[in-house]
Amino acid sequence: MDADGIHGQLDTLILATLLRGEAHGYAIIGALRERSGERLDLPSGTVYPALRRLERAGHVTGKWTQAGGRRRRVYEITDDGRKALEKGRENWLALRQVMTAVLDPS
Amino acid sequence: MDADGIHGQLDTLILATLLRGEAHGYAIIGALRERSGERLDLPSGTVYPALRRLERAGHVTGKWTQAGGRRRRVYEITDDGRKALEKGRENWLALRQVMTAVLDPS
DNA sequence: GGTTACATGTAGCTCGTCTACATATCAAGA
DNA sequence: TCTTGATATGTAGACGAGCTACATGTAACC
Repeated sequence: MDADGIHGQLDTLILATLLRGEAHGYAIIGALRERSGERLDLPSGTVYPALRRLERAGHVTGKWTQAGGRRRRVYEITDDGRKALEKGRENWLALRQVMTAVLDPS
Repeated sequence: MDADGIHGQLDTLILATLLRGEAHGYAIIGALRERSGERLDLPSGTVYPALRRLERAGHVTGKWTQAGGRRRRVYEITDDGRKALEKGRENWLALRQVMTAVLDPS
């Protein structure tokens, strides 16, 4: 699965990833690829702007670090981010119920 | 649930509704509200443009009818629409797998 | 006569996501 | 040594879905 089709769930996916510990953008992409069983491979042009959006919104905080000459921006989820994730999870469950009800013949 | 949160699934929801028989826009809104257990209440400004998009794309065909002085545009799913629905269903299942894998701790 | 349900639609906007590009470091292999 | 690929971050420009608010008109009901 490429990046289309995750409409509206990107923030939730990123926040859920950060719940396991801080990470930089490239690592997040890799973590999502791995956890999804190689199904999800997000382009950088999708993830990095999303991280900046999340930072602007106060859902994550970012700080620059250095790892062997490579600069990394490591992000950490905030309390607001946890709340947003919880809301995102609820929205997801609601969507899931609706989709199941409509798609599955009863 | 209001209309946000159905991101990218609107076409699939509409096509799935039309699979049970032709319907006009207002009836589709009602059918989705009913089948979702009152959870989903889509505004007309979302559904009608979507139906026109689907018609332009060849996924549905529309024809004007008259019902007691009220004009209705009744839509029917096409073969292309059935294929699109099948694809939409597959995309949904893929998204569902990814979301489950990421959200649920294993 | 007024309100609610039925019924369709447009205008203008926001924002998420895409594609394509730009940049730089480091490790491995030819 | 040179080149390629993985690591790492980001911008520019564009598209399109869905939103809100508005506009219009008929039918049924009290």
